[in-house]
Amino acid sequence: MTAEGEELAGWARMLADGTRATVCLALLDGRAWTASELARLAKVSRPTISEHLNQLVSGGLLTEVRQGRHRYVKLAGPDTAELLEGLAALTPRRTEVANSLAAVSKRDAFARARTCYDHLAGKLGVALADAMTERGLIDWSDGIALTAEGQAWLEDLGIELEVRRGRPALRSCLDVTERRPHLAGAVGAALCKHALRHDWVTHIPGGRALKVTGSVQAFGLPVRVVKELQPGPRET
Amino acid sequence: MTAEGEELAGWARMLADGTRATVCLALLDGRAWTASELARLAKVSRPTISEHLNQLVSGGLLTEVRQGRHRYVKLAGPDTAELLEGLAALTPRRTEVANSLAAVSKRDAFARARTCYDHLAGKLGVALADAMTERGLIDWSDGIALTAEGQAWLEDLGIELEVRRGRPALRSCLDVTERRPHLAGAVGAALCKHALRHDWVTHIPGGRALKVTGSVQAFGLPVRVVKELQPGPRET
DNA sequence: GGGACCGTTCGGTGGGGGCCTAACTGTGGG
DNA sequence: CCCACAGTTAGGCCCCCACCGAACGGTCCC
Repeated sequence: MTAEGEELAGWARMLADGTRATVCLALLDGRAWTASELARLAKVSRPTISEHLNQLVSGGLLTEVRQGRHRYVKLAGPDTAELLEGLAALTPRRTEVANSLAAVSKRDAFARARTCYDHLAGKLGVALADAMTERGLIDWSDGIALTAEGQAWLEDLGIELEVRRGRPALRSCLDVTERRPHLAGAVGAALCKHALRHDWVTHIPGGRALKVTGSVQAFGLPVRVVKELQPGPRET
Repeated sequence: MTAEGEELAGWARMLADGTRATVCLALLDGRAWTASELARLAKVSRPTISEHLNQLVSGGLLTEVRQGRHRYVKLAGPDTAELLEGLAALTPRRTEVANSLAAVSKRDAFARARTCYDHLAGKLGVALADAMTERGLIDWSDGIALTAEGQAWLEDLGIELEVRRGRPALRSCLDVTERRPHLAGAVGAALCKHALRHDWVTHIPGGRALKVTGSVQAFGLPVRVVKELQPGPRET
């Protein structure tokens, strides 16, 4: 066999296992998944999925983000996703992959809004990051940073940053339920503290979940989003 | 693992072996290769390549044409070729695959023109099929057939078909050196007989190779092609 | 700090698959 | 008709690798 052949075979080998292929197809939704979720989906043990993820990551098909005790993996880039789509297109039927975790906790208060350490998470946290990005308060071009407008906006809200040694002012944090980044760091903490102090959000006893009031719109969120964040009349 | 994952893995598994990958890359040139050639290229035994080709053909990635004691395989279609290109593009360097057989016999009389059973083959045979196709004498839309113009052309040349029971009038035959179809069947045989009778081509003793004269242009071949078919002054 | 949970490492097991040699079938050329 | 050659079948070898259970760090929540 030739060297090129061996190289091509190396790529193919990553997808040549049913478990790894299942993982990649699940990741086609563009979100980041944890190792345990993938193990459950693929119906294998955690040690097994761990090895598979090692292969896929070191092979360059997947990238990972380690966060606390979690290991999030997602497709390395749009090109690999495209390639995967092309291969998947060869299979006749293609059913939508079941996103078990999201489906289960979708209407849960936990998924709507909660604290993540000292900052806001859930749909609320992600929506806040989105809104600030849209309004030019955050610059993602090189890592993540506040723009001059962003700093002015914080001052307008009366928010002061707690400067602590070694802690970055603004950090992005992958949201557990939304799988998209929300805001952490000193800014994230200050925003959360601010919202709690003014009762824009309140802790729901027995967990990290938050109850959201209409006042959070003061963060500049779209009206539609704020409505979705508030529980219906029957819910707590 | 899921059913879709298993399906995707099935496709990937075909390419997950260095030998099979090498075969597929070689076949990217669009030509048909024999099993032995591929075995030589991939540096494995003939039994081994036979099994690999079974897998690739039954998997739908390759199609085969059995012809006498030869087994020609080529990529199933342009879509699979495209997919393969996409995968191959992931590998950094891609060297041109060495087409050993063609390189060796390229300037050989055998490759230029010869008989194949009772019809013309080699560059001559393929060029003849091409020329007839270009002039609307052959219709490839459903199998292969002579058009009305084609039948008239044969009559003009003074060619009569030997009608034999069970033999199709016109058949395409995969050329050994060119890997593209030339003409067989009653028409192919008649054309060959005609060319030999009028000394447009003559047998080179000791083989099936033919010497080509300028008269073959009467078949309607392009001038450039006829020139290439004739050996240089030093050659036999 | 205690308990729960996520993930990893280690050792062992079983199955699958790629490869070969030897022997056989079938085709084609002279 | 006989030899040469393309390809296949059969049998066996061996390595790779997917998988699991058990045990072990790390992290987070209360």
